[in-house]
Amino acid sequence: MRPFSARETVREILAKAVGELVAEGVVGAVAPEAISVERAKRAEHGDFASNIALALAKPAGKAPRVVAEAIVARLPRGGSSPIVEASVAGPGFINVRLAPVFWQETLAEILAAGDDWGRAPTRTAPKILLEYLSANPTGPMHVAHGRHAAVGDALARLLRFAGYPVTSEFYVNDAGNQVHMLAQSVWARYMETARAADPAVPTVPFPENGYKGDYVRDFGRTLFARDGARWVGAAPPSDIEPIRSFAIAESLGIIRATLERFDVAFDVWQSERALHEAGDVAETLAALDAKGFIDRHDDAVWLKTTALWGDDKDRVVVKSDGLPTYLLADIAYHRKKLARGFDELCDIWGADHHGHIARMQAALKAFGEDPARLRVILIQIVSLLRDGKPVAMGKREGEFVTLDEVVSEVGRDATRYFYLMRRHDTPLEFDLELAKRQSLDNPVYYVQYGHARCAAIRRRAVEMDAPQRPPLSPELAAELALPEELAILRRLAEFPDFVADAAAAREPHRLTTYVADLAGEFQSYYTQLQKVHDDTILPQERHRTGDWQATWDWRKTAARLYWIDAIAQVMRNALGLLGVSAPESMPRPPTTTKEDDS
RNA sequence: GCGGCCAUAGCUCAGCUGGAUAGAGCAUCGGUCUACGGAACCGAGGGCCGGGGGUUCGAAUCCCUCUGGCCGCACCA
Repeated sequence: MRPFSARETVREILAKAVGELVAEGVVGAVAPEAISVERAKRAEHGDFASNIALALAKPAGKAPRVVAEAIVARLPRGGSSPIVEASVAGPGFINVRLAPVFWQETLAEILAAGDDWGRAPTRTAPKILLEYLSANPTGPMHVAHGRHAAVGDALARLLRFAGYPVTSEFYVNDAGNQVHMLAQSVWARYMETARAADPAVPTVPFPENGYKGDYVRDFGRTLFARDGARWVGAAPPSDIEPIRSFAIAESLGIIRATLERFDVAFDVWQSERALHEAGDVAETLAALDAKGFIDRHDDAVWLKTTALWGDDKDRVVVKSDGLPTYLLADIAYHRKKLARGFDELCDIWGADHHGHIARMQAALKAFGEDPARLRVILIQIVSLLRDGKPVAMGKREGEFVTLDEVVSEVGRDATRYFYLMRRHDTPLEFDLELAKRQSLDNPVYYVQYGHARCAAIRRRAVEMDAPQRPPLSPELAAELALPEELAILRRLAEFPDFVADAAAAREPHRLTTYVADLAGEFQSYYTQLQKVHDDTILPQERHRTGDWQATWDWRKTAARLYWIDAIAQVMRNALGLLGVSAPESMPRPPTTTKEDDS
């Protein structure tokens, strides 16, 4: 069976050649997957390059070029081998060029695979629990949450596509101070509404650090509309529980609606309160205590973090009021996740939580677990730009821009694409003007336009009532002989490698780079075909004279139409992993003429 | 003070886990042009990859150190 990517094909052939040398005792053994194969950066180097000779030479006490020559001598060329050319370059690189036929054959594979082109075979391990977003249920999501949602969801899609078993999970922080404060804020707003209806209702002060957003007023009004004056007599905090539950449910409702609109779905919603109620938190405390990591003084319970991982001071896990801290709950949560049978806990956190990583990993160590099983992806801040200037966001006063507002303004596709354009650990500047611009300097528009253009060409081909397309055969695919056509075929063939690499690195943003490069390469080809090669995919007006239908090269057109189908397919697959749609056509902006400028 | 992240073209950023001559988009300047969707394309200029040291055949990438920026170091989450 043919390996699922070009790179793997080359790796396999190299491994065989190296294996022969190993058997002859020329070099030491090496695992096939340890043989590095990279796509060549320069066309004159061929398609792929390997530094395996450089790696093997030193331990064997041989000159790298000599080892490289020996490997190259064992690489089959021509005939049934996909390799047409192999050479030694520089200090000992092995450059390999594959036959055009090899790339042409991938065309049929891509079209046959369709939506599955790039999908890796399913694996059983590692089982990954991807926990992300986990926004406090205290109000609407803002722009920073949006980046978490976009990255997390794209990563989930990417990992699944790359064959990993993944469960996505939203951890609901429905216990602790934040939701308590929300409940008090809602109650205060509720009292305002109640007083408006009945002046006899007493005035209550709004909590000092309460949630001041307008949505809290809405919650208060909704509560009053539902329950009337029932909670007027309630004096927080003794009887606040029903109000807290109400506020959490309302917040989660808002969050779920936003996520649905943003096309983000979670497999599991895990409640923190449920962990407390099930006794997981208490049990974790007892387990830590049994291992001697717990200290009690000053009315509080302490985790001996100084002893555990050289922290500068011990940390409180149960406050003097008897309530557990988030640290203890989080330890219990992660312990529980491992107990649920996951091999890797992949968490996406805000960069301001980085200090927490070492603590959580050490906590895993306390239970005898490998700390590396917790893999944390830190997301840097997002700043919105309008007219080139940052949009002020004072979270304290509740004046933040919500994710809903951004999506409403620039659309879901642009929002997701922009969030995914940058590596997650670098701060992101989100240019609202650029994101909603319907022109090709907008990266997401440019990429989508590339797909729409493919679709337009197909539509035109149908309208033109060309002869029926012959089935795709190797002979037909051989019509794709231009260097640009082969280069794009190569890029399409590499898509599975990009998917595998991006998934292994947990870096979905690489797909934006890939799809933007592909779109750019296609646009360039499209224009250059006519300018440089004086050729077109479909016959133009000027071609349609005389007996043009008999003389036009319909075979080449047919091959190129299959090829364009494949380009559109790969664009769809890549955009699908990003959660961005691939439109069949783009809205036409108003055309401006030169006369309008004066 | 301790710890983490970052520093690449004028601007915004890639750079595929150590490879060959560091790339793209904007912006600037110049060009193509009866045009399949020109809403396009091509080219040029622009870089001591923050500074210094080290590891090695080879470093933007790994280690040390300095500088500058962001962020953590609660009986908040």
